[in-house]
Amino acid sequence: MSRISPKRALFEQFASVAKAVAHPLRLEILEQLAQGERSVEVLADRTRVSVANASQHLQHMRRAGLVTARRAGKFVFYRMADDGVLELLAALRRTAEARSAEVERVVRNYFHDRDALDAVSRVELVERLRSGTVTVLDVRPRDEFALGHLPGALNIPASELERHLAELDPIREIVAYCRGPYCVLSYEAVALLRARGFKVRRLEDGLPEWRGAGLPVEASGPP
Amino acid sequence: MSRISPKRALFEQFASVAKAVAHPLRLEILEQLAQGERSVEVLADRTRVSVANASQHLQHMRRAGLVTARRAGKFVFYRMADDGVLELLAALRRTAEARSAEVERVVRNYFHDRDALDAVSRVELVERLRSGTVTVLDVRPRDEFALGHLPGALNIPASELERHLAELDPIREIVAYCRGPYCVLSYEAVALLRARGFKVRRLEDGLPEWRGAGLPVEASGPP
DNA sequence: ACATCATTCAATAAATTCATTGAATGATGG
DNA sequence: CCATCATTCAATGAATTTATTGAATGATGT
Repeated sequence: MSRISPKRALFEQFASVAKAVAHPLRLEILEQLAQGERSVEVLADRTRVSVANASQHLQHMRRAGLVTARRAGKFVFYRMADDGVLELLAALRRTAEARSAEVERVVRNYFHDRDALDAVSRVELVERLRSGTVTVLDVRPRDEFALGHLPGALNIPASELERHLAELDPIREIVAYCRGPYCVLSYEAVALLRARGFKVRRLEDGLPEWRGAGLPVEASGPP
Repeated sequence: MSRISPKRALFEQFASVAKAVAHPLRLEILEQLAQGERSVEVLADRTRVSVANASQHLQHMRRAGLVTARRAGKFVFYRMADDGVLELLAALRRTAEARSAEVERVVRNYFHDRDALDAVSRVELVERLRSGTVTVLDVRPRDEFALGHLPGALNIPASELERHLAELDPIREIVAYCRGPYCVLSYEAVALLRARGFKVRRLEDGLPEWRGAGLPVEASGPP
């Protein structure tokens, strides 16, 4: 009898996109995909869930159009559909940040207190890069670095940082970055390096935002 | 034993915000609230659901911090927490629009075909208002108009438009607007008025976006 | 105090989402 | 063609979400 109203049909579509990002694991997977494409196994590994489970979540997001899949031999590589998804995630973060005291509490306890929270903005870093007065330090794992990184960045994964301090010039100021605004790696790196007397600050967000802003990215290509 | 990781805790917060917008009815309620504050009964009425049901959805969104409630006598008025929520909704729309063929189909069938889709942008309308060469027509219900509308706008609800054509100057160009980019009212109004020989176009989106852009809004106050 | 009205709460049943398990598919390399 | 490996599928049960119903709460006006 009564057909569904066009307005309701639209809202249903919008809701299904929202549902696709309404699960903590899917958000974590998306943070990974924001760095570059990834196979199902790698994603399952990084997020510490079973392969079957990761696969299901990935398909959920594929149905919603948030990610796309590409088959290469035995592997299926997923990637973020486009930068619009990054914007949606950023809007989600901002809303959560502004509205939930819980988010602030977590952020304060685990992130900001480790740091003087004087992060470097993208535009400031662009300036400093032009004048060549900073070392840019990428503290993500090597494979993520290989898929794309800030121009001229040095890659020392956070887990190996302590053993590779010799590679850093103790005079030049360092700017560290990682996956995004809520990635712990760069916070940890800053804390460690400051304790060793280095002059170091964090980039306010990570590689995906840098790329999303249309700034240049270097890639080493797959090894 | 193992505490929840801070990263997971954050993603859980983000996901709960996403969940709060992941239901078609809640999105419809939010579209209403974008116009201004509303009592539970009015919202239930507009969205054609039971009062208890509307109340539950409202509380869900209140817990997520998307809306706030204010008691006035017997009534409880809900309102959107702030403009950040509008941004989240806009990002959701854009993502859905870009990624789902279904959205495009619905939009094309029910909206664009009725219209030459040459909508007027906000900046263009600001220009035209300055030079005083257009009549701005608000086709939303009277109560929504009373809560806030574009400066100098004329209010003729879409349902009464046919009976009030005499109030419109047949010479001047008309720009019609309503609740937002997916509100049918202005599409219907444009179709009706064009059929009657008026020169009329739609504003690309509605009052909430106008207000969100920091442009001036007139209010009649409650009657 | 009492009746009324808007809203919320509590309980229930139906529907949906989720993680897990083990089997099926599809490509690769001997 | 067979064995292997990455991924997907299908089936299950547990957990969560949702709409409905009727009762409880809280404010108002008589």
